[in-house]
Amino acid sequence: MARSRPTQQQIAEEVGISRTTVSLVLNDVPDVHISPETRQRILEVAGRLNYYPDAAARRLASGKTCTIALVWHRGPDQTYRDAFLPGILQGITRAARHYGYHVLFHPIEPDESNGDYVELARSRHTDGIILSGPRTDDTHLLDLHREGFPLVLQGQLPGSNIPSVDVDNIHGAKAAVEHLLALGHRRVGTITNAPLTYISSRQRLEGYRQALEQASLPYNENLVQYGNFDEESGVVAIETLLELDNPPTAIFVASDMVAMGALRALHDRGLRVPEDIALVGFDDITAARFITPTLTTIHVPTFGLGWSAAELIIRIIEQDTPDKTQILLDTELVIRDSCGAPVAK
Amino acid sequence: MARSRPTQQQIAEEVGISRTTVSLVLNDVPDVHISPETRQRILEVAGRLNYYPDAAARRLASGKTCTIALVWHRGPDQTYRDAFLPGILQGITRAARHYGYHVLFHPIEPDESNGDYVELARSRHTDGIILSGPRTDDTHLLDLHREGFPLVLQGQLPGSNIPSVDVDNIHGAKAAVEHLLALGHRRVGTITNAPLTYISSRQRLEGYRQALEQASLPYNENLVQYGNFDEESGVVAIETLLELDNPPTAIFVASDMVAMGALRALHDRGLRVPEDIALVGFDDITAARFITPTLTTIHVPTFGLGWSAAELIIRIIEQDTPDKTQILLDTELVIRDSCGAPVAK
DNA sequence: ACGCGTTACTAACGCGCGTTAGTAAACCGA
DNA sequence: TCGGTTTACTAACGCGCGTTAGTAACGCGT
Repeated sequence: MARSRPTQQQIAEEVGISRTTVSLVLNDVPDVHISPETRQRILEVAGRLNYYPDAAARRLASGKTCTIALVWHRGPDQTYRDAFLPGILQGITRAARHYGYHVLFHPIEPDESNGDYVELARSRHTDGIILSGPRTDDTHLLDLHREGFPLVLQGQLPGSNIPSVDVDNIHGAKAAVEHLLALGHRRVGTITNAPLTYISSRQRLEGYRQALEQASLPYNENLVQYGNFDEESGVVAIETLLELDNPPTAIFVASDMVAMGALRALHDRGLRVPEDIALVGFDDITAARFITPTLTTIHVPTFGLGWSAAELIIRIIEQDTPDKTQILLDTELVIRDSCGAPVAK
Repeated sequence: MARSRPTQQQIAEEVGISRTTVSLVLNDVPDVHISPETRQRILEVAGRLNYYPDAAARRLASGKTCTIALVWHRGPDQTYRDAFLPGILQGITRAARHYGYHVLFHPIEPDESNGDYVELARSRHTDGIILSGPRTDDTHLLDLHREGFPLVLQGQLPGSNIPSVDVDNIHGAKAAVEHLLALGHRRVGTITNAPLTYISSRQRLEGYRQALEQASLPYNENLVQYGNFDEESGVVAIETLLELDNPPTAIFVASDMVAMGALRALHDRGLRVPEDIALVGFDDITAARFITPTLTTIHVPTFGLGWSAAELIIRIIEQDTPDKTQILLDTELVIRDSCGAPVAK
C-alpha cells in the first residue's frame, strides 16, 4: 500500500542523472557547476515526487542533528517554575527555528536519577543542551562540560565557567527596594524567594542590601525573613514580620508566589495594601495582574531568557563562541497597585 | 584532541569478535545464542569505553525515530493557551519517556505559513504528531492523515475521524451550571470563553443549555454573552448582563481568564461576589486560586490530556491502535469562594 | 560412522545522504 | 594545432547500526 517515500536515487533515475548531482543541486552546494536545465529538471522532479530529505540519513552523514535540547530541571518549586516555562520555551524555539534548529524538551524530576539527560548528548540526539535550573551537585553536567559538549545554563552555577543566561537578580531586587525607598519608606523589610542555598535567593537579598546601603539605611536582620517558593511560606514569613515591635511599612517580597501568601495573610488580618503596608514582588507571574491589589513587581523577561540561551548555544555549537558567555538580562519594574505609587492611567 | 566516540566496530575489535555479535548483545536480541563469556566481555568493554549508540545511525537503520512532536498551535488566545502548556507538556513527556520516546516541541504562530510543521513528518524527524489547537482550514493536516501518518489532536475537529484527546466540555459546563442551580439560583447567565466559531465555546454553551433544560428552566438568549479569551472581553460581557432589566443572580463564565475581567468589573461597580452575584469559571488556571474572591471553577486535567495524547499516538505508531480513538477526559468542579457555596475548611 | 539439531558466531547488505576525488568534454587564447 | 582552464557532471567512500542468511564446530542418538 503506502509506497515508500522518494529518495534522491529515485529523482536521479527519473531525470536520468547521477544521485550526486541531485544532492548537489538540492543542497545548493556553492562553487559547483550544474547546467541550469539540469538544475531545473531536478527541482521539477523533486517537487513532483514531493521529495523531502530523510532527517536520519542527513544527520548520520553530516554529523549534525540540528537539534538543541531544553533540559528542564524541576525541583521543589514546580508550580513556580511552571510559570516561566511557556515564555522560556517560546523564546528558545523561536530562536532555534530562526537558526534552523529543532527543540527537544526533556524535563527531569527531582526524584529521578539525575543523569539520564546525558544520554541526549552521548547518543547524539542533540547538538547542545540548555539546562534550566542547574544543581551544584550535578556531576554529569561537569563531565559533559569537560568533554567540550555544548552547554548553556539557564540560571547560574557559582564557581563554574559554563556559559549561562540568567536575569540580573541583584539589580532587579535593588530596583524594587529603591522604588519603595523613593516612595518615602524608611523601614523596609524583605522576604526571600527561597532558602539561601539558592543563588537567586542570595542575589535578590544582596540587591535589597545594596539598596539600603546606598540610602545609608541600616541592614536589620530582623527585617529579613525567608520564603520557600510557595504561598504558605509567605504567610508564615509576613506574620513574623508583623509581630516585630516596630514592623516594616513596606516589604520587598522576592517572589510573586510568596507575595500571594503575604497578601492573603495581610488581607486576613484586615491590613490594607498599600495603605497600611506596601508590597513589591519579583517575577511578574500571570497572577500578579489579577490579584487584589494588583502586584507591583519586577518583570522577568522569560522570552528573552529563552531566546538568548538558544542563540548562545547555537553559536557555541557552530564554533562561533562569543567573548561573553555569561549573560545577565535586565529586569523591569512594573508599577501596579500594591506599592502605593501614583499610577498614571 | 577530542577523539571520536566509540562505535560497535571498536568494541568488536577490542574484544576480537565481529560487529554483528556486538550489536546482537547490546540490543539483547532474543532467540540468538551468544556464550555468556562473550556477552560478558562485550558488555564490559562497552562500559569501559563508555559506549552509547549513535541515534542517527540507529534511526536510519531501524526506520524509527522514537520521537513524537507536540505541535502547539497558538492563536489569538496566546496567554490563555500558555496556561495549559506546562501541564500538557509535562503529561506528554512523562508518558513519552515511559514508552521510550523523546519529545520535540514545535510551536506555530498564527502569522506563519501554517504548514511548516509537515516537514517534521515528511522529513521523518518524528514518528507521530500531537497537534494542539487544530484549525478547520488546515489542509496539511488532512493530507497527513490521509497518507496514514500517525496523528493525534489535542482538541477537536468536528466532522473528522482523526484520533483526538480533549476535555469533556459539555459535561464540565453542565456541572458548573448545575452547581449554581443547586445553590438556589434560578436566573443564571453565561459568558462564553470565545466566539462560537470555536468548538469548545459551542460545547460549553451546550452544557449550560443542558443544565437549564434538565432543571426545566428556559434558555434566555439575553442571558448569554460572548467572551473572547481575554479579560477585557469579560468586562464588556458582564456589563451587558448587568444592564438587563432583570440581571442574573449567577453567571457561568466559561473561561477563568474571562472571569478575571468579570470579577474586576463587578468589583469596580461595588458589587460583591458571591453575595450580590455568584460566579463559576472554567479552566482552573493558576490565578483562580489567587484572585479575591477565589474562583470556583471547572478543573481541566492538563497533565492527563498530555499523557493520554502521548499514550494514544504511541499506540498508533506501534500499530496497536485502540478501538476508541476519540478520547474525552472528565473535568472536576473545584469549589472555592466565588460561587457562595459553604466551604468545608 | 553418519545424519541432524543446536550453539556460537560472522559476512554482507542496506538505510539515505554528504562529500571528495576524479573524468570527459567543451572552450579558448597563442 | 595544442596545452590549459572551465564546465558539467559521476564513481565511490563513509557515516554507524539493524538484520538476514549463512557457516563452522560440536554434541548426540543410532
